Amino acid sequence: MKVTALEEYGLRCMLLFTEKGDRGPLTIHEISASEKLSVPYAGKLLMILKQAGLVRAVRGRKGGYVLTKPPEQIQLREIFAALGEPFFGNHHCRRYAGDSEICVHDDDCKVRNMWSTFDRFISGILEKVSLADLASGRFNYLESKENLPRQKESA
Amino acid sequence: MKVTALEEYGLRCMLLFTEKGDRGPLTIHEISASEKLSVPYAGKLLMILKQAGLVRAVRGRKGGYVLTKPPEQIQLREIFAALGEPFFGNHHCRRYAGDSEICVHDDDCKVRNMWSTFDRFISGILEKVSLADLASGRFNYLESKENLPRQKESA
DNA sequence: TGATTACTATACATAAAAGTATAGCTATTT
DNA sequence: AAATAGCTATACTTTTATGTATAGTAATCA
Repeated sequence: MKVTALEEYGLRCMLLFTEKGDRGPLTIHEISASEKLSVPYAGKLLMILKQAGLVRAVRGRKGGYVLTKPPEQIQLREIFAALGEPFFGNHHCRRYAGDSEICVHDDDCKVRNMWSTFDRFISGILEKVSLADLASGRFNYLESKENLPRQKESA
Repeated sequence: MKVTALEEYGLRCMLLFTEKGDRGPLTIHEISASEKLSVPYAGKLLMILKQAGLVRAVRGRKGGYVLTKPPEQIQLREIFAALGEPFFGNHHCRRYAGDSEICVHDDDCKVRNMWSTFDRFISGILEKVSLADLASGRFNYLESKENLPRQKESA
């Protein structure tokens, strides 16, 4: 299980906009400096976010990037969708089918059940949390002990 | 967020042993055929599992691989540890520090809080579920609706 | 004791992700 | 209208993950 670089850095860039407030567009140079990313790489990230419709580019001398909607209306889900495949996507079983076309576990896959459980948990959160929530530290789900997973003990 | 091939196929190989029962060791050829993996690749996977102490190799004509302990005593956690880095490991913040040595968000990172939440959920399950549990389909956590994430609605 | 079956170890090849480079386009400002 | 600041698009390089190849070692069995 791995977090991709696009997800990590892309999400951070989105968070930058919430800190900026309404003081005009953020330039790639500012983003690059704030996040300690190279200028070309920051450019690549913003390009991806732009193509997903999450940010809008303002060209010309006073240009930069701005969010296309207020952070309260941007779900983390949208951001992750722009930045890569979901944890347990539709193509999972085809991708990990080994040398055959159809995975041998197609009918009853124990492993798939597990991934699916993880994915439901994560997707459930990503759908309910907005960029504004994340920025303001309101992401406190599971901090309290009673929300930790309750699994039947193994025999 | 991605599942690695090692994790996916390695876990499946481990599951094979629970189906086999006590009918002697599983050969690489059998594993390769069952999982539709190439023989060399199955060999590589079993080598990794062996070096982690999860399986033992029996050489010679009636050889193959066997589990080193009964599936009830093998936590999924151990298997994943053998197969790769955890979702949100100790090196996360150093790896995604961009061009600087220490991540600029070192003191207060909203994104880290999120990964950490996901990781606690997943780790919590992997620690409590055994290979036998997974094999027998007892992995039913979160199937019922009341266990789905309850996140405060965003303002 | 030699043939066979199976694991072992290392090196190699391929594919995908990550990150860089650069030549070009657009709007503002003077 | 020229200069400047900034975005755009594509191609390239590097690194990491994935998967393959092969020459060898060990144990069984006739």
